Amino acid sequence: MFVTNASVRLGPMHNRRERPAKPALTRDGIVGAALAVMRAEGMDKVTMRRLAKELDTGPASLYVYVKDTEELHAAMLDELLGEVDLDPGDSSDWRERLRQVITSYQRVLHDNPSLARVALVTRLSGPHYLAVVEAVLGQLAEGGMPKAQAGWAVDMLLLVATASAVEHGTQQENPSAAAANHSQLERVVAEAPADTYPNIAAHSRELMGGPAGNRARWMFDVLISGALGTPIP
Amino acid sequence: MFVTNASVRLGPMHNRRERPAKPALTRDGIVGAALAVMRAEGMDKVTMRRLAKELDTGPASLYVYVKDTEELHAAMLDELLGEVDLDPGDSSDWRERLRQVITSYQRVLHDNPSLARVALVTRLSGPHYLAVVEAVLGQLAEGGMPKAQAGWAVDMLLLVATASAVEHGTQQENPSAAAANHSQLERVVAEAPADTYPNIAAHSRELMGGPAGNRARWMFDVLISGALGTPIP
DNA sequence: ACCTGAACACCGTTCAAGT
DNA sequence: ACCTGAACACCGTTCAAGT
Repeated sequence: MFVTNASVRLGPMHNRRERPAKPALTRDGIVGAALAVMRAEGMDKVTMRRLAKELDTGPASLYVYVKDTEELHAAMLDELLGEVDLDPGDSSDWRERLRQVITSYQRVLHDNPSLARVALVTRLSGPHYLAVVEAVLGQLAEGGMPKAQAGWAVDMLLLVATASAVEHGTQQENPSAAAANHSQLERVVAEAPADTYPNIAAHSRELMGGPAGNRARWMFDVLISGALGTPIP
Repeated sequence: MFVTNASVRLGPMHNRRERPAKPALTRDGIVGAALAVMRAEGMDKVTMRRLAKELDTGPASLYVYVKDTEELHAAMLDELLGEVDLDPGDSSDWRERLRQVITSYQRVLHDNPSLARVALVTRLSGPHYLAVVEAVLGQLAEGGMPKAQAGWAVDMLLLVATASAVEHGTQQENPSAAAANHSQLERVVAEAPADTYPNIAAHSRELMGGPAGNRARWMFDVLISGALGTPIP
């Protein structure tokens, strides 16, 4: 009765003293751990089992907070999109302001190519993605693009930006394989037998990319001026 | 010495009589089996192990003919692209002829959405893909598009066509999940709090797609007229 | 109600050892 | 030289049983 019991004084935490406190499992905690693993070791190490180990639990527990792997990937991507700089800057040209936003979006994906692939394949609806859409629509509206065009143009703009990020990103992610792939395509295009593929042969120089900045700028301009100039059927 | 030996008369095939003859393993045979499994049971059953079983061998044997799973997927897709109708038809308008080709490309991918995803993520260089590029370049050249623009435009055209195929295809592939996804995005967009996402709220009707045909046509026109009107920097 | 151990049903890829 | 059995090192997801 008068026994001084350390564990009573310390309360329910007494047996957490030795091990680093195991943080309570939350959806955000899981997504955070997933991003950490991705940055440290690449997307292919981001698995339910590995994450469970990281969070000191069993894989089944994660399913209380995320529906499946696809949903986890989408959540990771949305989290990352929080880094996009949506401040359009103070250029007096709305195209320039819009380009600023798109470029920031592109940079974030470019630095995380394996997540960029998620954006290509999954339909997103997280708050940060919506914020990007909101910002793009805002600039299009300021530029006076009719709503019907703007609604479809935002899709194309983000699609093209995402695809370029994937394309370039994959290269730096796995430089040797990409180099091999690239020179393979390069070889194929360069050696395209002029009798089978005359047009490819005639365009071989133009097909091989050119400065990435120029190309991105050109694509952006194509979409904007095309969308402005093409009425809805 | 005078023994009549059936197996000698039948030659090396004598012991193949009972089981259906196991065809020699070839790259084409593997790709063909992969497409058959995909059509019958979906892309996620197309695995090295399953294919090996199908071909009556061990998984290791497949690696003699394909480098890895990604290469197999690319080979399947290229095979499929052989179905694209590259005959541009006889319209007097080159845009119409080009649209014909793009539409056929789109239809083939649309019917095979899980392979369409491959086109979005992998750099292709198979003969049938090159034939598509060749046909598109041919029409752009007939339309008088300068080579520099055409080289970049073909990328955008195929990218946008591929992405739409993925988007629509995924819906019909897994109708219930897609319906859930769709109404989720629909709900998010429709309920987008007008104070947080005023532009999304203002564009909600326009963002929700509209008739697929109209949209595809509009996107095509945007790209063509945008590319024609935007000189290379 | 919330959480999880253990199991189910698989994977891709490599390589030593066979023919 | 060509082929492959067997192993290595993993997966996602479910569900009965615990607390």
